[in-house]
Amino acid sequence: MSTPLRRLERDFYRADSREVAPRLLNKVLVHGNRRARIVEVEAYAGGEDPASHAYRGRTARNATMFGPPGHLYVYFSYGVHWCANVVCGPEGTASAVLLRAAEPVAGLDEVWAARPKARRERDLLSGPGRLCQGLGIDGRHDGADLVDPLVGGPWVADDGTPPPCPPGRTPRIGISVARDELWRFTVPGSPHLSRPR
DNA sequence: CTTTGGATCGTCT
DNA sequence: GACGATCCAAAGG
Repeated sequence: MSTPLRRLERDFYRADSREVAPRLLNKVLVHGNRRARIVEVEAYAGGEDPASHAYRGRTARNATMFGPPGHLYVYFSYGVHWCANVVCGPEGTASAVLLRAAEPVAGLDEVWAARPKARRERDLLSGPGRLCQGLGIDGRHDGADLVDPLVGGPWVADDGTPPPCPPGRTPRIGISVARDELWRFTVPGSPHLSRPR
């Protein structure tokens, strides 16, 4: 018998992104039949964070981050991939948590079909672009409300698995500034991380 | 196993 | 016109 999935409420997301990020570890991202346990995230701290898309103010692309917490900010990266963030903090702070890697736990057939280049299970969702591709998340989902989702739309659940204590902490990946901040959080030892350690 | 370079295009300078 | 919050294939140890 498994604990029923309980949808995260608005207040969960209203805190600082650096607090929300580790709490999202081991939560379950649901999209249709596909479910995946979040094992790696990064916090972005809005206007105070030079690595954040929101650092230079609001634009058409990052508008979702400036809205209320609990929505999904999805952007197109390197002309190739989609990446998904959860908007955090009080409305207007433009802070967010990037979803970087997850362990697929349901709907595996669909995930494999969406990730034809993956060879092993641990390659399915181990990276922000891979995660979106494998779960079928793209630009159509920018602005989606995770707290009051559309039927078949993405949302986040607690299945009773607590976050790791303590979580792994490292610098964020792929950025050229603020490299000294330890704002990447991981489930230590998970084989589904985008990178070990 | 690690390293390297190409792909590809929306966004902002 | 330059540059990414990346991924992947190819080549080398």
